[in-house]
Amino acid sequence: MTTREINGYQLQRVREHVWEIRQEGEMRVPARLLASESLLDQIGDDNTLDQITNATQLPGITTHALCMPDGHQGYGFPVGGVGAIDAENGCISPGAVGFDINCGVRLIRTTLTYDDLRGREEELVNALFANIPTGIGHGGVVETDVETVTEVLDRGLDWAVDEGYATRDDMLHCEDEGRRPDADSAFVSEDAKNRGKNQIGSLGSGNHFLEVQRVSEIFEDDVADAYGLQSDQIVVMIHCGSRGLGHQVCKDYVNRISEEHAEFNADLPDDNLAAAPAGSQVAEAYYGAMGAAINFAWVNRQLLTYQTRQVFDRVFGRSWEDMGMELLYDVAHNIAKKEIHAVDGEDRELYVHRKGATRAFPAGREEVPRAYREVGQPVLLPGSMGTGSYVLRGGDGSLSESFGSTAHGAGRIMSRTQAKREYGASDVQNDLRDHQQIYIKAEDGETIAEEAPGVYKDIDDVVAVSKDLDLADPVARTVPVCNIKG
DNA sequence: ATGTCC
Repeated sequence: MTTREINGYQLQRVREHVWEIRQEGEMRVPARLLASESLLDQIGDDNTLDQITNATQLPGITTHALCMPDGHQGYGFPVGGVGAIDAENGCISPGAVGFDINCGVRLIRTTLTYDDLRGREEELVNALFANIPTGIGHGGVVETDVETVTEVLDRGLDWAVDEGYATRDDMLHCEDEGRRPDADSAFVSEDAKNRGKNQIGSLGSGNHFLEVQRVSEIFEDDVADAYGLQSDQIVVMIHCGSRGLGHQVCKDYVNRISEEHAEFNADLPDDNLAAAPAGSQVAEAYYGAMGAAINFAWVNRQLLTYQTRQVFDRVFGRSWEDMGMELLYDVAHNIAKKEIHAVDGEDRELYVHRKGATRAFPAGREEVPRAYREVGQPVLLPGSMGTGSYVLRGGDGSLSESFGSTAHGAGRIMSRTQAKREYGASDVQNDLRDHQQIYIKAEDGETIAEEAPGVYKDIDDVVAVSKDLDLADPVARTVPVCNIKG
């Protein structure tokens, strides 16, 4: 059996692309990394392996804690981490969901081709940037009050439909139809609601972006047909989350859980993993508050979609309906959700925590929207500004390997601080424009340096592992044309 | 990720 030692951990090769840290000491289950040898080489000396090993100590965790091929260190629980925890006798951990609750990605189709857009990139990127709030503290598409935020939290995309920002068809093409049934705004603090009231319809900062892309390659014709994708087509990808509201919800509950369940958490090696025992009041409260923040993020991405449609209307002088700007799909990659999975041949209800991991359900699962149930759910993997992104479809391997999950993107290989030492904003921006005809506009130049293509792993490597294990299989590849960010 | 520190 092949073994590799990384940062003092022995990784045993279970088979191609599956590595295991054996259960020992306080670990309740083994830890698994789904990665190629070259992706393992890129883990470096950060805390990823400590964190995925720590996660195996969460009470009620089943089978193994997992790290996806794009995984890297986070707060407490790694980004790219998946933890499936018994929903009756286990626990739920806000740190294993992440601060940016329902950070996620959506893709909007158009019937435009690259030729329709070429030569007008500058005009389009400027119009998008002028109409879509980016960065921190610049307001949102709508400025509202706490009462409206409360409605958004409880109703998700139902609110957006009633207000004219979404169509019923948008809802049908969103994970959970854009509305979590267990959401309850009563469990969201006034602080969190206040932070959210002027952020509905705002992109935020960091790795969040809105990108106009060109479909550069199709891998599976029949699935691409079902998804309405073809070569040279223009599509729009939006990557953002629940802004300050989700952040505040996470913080509120990490604090409350640490206080109310100090004994339950006493043996956990990291305060950021603090977990609420299943069935406790605070577990139910967090689940309701998290669902509400999830709804907020869906409305957030929907308002950016609304605004994008308006911008395309004006720039191209045609209605968005005429340009076929329909939602292909919207995936959440920072969530926990009650799902039924087979464990040792027995169906069990689990809190599946996905932090920087995407649900990748195959054909047949009832959670997959009707339009895609024959082929599997769309999985959206954003890459870097220079290398492009992937649309995949959920595969059967996700159910046997990773509780219906795959990666969420390329994954960082260096810190933001290191990125700013290595790259200059205007060099990155000019190089992309002059050599790849990619037009970037950002609120803050530092963000461009922090998000330079070189700070990310190769998305092709991540997708290759996902495909090999049949977690999710590539359907189409896209390359950036215009990108706006915080 | 984040009113980039309550």
